[in-house]
Amino acid sequence: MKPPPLHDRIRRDVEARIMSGAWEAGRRLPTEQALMAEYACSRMTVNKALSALVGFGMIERRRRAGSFVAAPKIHRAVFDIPDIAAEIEAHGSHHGLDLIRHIEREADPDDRARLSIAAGPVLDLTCLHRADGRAFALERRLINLTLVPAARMVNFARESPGRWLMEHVPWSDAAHRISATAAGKDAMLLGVVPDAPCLSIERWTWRTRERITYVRQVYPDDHALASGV
Amino acid sequence: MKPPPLHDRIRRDVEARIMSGAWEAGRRLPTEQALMAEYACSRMTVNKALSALVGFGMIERRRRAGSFVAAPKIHRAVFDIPDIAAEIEAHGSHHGLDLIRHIEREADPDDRARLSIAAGPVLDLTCLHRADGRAFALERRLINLTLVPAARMVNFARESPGRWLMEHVPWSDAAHRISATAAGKDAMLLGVVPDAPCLSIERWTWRTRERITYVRQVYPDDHALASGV
DNA sequence: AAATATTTGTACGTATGTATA
DNA sequence: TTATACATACGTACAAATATT
Repeated sequence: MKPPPLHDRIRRDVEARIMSGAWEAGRRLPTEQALMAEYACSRMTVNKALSALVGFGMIERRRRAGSFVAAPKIHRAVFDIPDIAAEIEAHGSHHGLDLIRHIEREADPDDRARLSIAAGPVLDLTCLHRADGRAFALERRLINLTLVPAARMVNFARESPGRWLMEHVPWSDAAHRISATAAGKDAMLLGVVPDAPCLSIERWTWRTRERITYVRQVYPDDHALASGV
Repeated sequence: MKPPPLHDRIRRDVEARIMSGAWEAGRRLPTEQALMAEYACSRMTVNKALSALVGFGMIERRRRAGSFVAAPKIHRAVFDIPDIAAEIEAHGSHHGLDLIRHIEREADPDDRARLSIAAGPVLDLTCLHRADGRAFALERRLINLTLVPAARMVNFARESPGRWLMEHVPWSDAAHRISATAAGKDAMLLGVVPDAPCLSIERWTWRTRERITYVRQVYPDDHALASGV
């Protein structure tokens, strides 16, 4: 029905030729001038298409030298890591929350390392997320109360800490670490044997330079992170 | 020394105001006209800055309505998943490879499911990657020989399958799945107890519509995937 | 319900700067 | 040194979508 924008068509044409292997890594692309001629359009239009491909990491461009197909050296995967409450609800299940620990204290050495702070009050939470009553994930979280004093007033027995933070505290960047671990002493809470393999997701969240929160979530059973199709 | 491009400065100014929380989610941005005036530049320059932010998912734009700060709904993490040989070498260790199984056969039902094919020859490889002699990861891989007949000629006792494929077979897309698993019957090869928790990374790789290879890599010990800072 | 005004989307053409083969 | 090819930016125009009147 609607013809796609020209810059989109150019981008996808080039993309297709790279994907198919017709233009292999390192190969030089036609110049902007050549593509202008091929598509009978202006240079800005070609430039927009190729700039987008730079953004995707599919090509590299060097002045005077030209544009080149980038080497797809490494596999790169983008994983969406949703708030646990949202994840459970998206699955059509009922989200339950057991608040197991809720302590406010001055940061101890451990806290200071996790939040990269010299001192200050922190909130130390442990809670168990349930999906339709079944243990789904155990969450241990530290919140930097200097940056998020409002967290003192929240009833985390009713509101998921991750969700509350997501909705009330702007953040600029996050780092993640994914590993496998045995359930260990959390086995009882998670309803598995201590040797059961669990997926562990750790996350550090920043606002500009300062660390807002650290969280470690432990998933029993076959919980998996998936990306792509 | 070199002043940054104007569109870059505009983009980063807007970015900073969103990151800092000064402009919260849903807030309307100044119009392009307003930014033109603020920075005394043309609309194309402003447009380039804002278009980049759309690409990053930081703002949304609607004709007539304006530009809005996007809600940071979910955490999204980008993980680089390198070829194991490269990973080991990047760590300064020596990469060793034990080829444990190397079978060519007509696809059995299992193979057909994993590669989404109706029939055809496949190569079934199992190999153990070593870092300085120590077991690092166990890799089981299926290669679609219809698409990659050249794989028949490769000596995978010497060349890492992942590296060879990366360098010789163009691919367009990949899906990943990350989970935790017990070492189980691979424990002996990996040098751990059967109950040891391991990280499992599965990957399906396509060229356009057709599936080139499926691989499952099992990492013992504390191997982790990290993203961000 | 229809016309209007606003705002972004796309594309044109041009010009000058800059890195480099 | 010079020509090349990309980088940035200007100004203009019309199209498309959609709030507002």
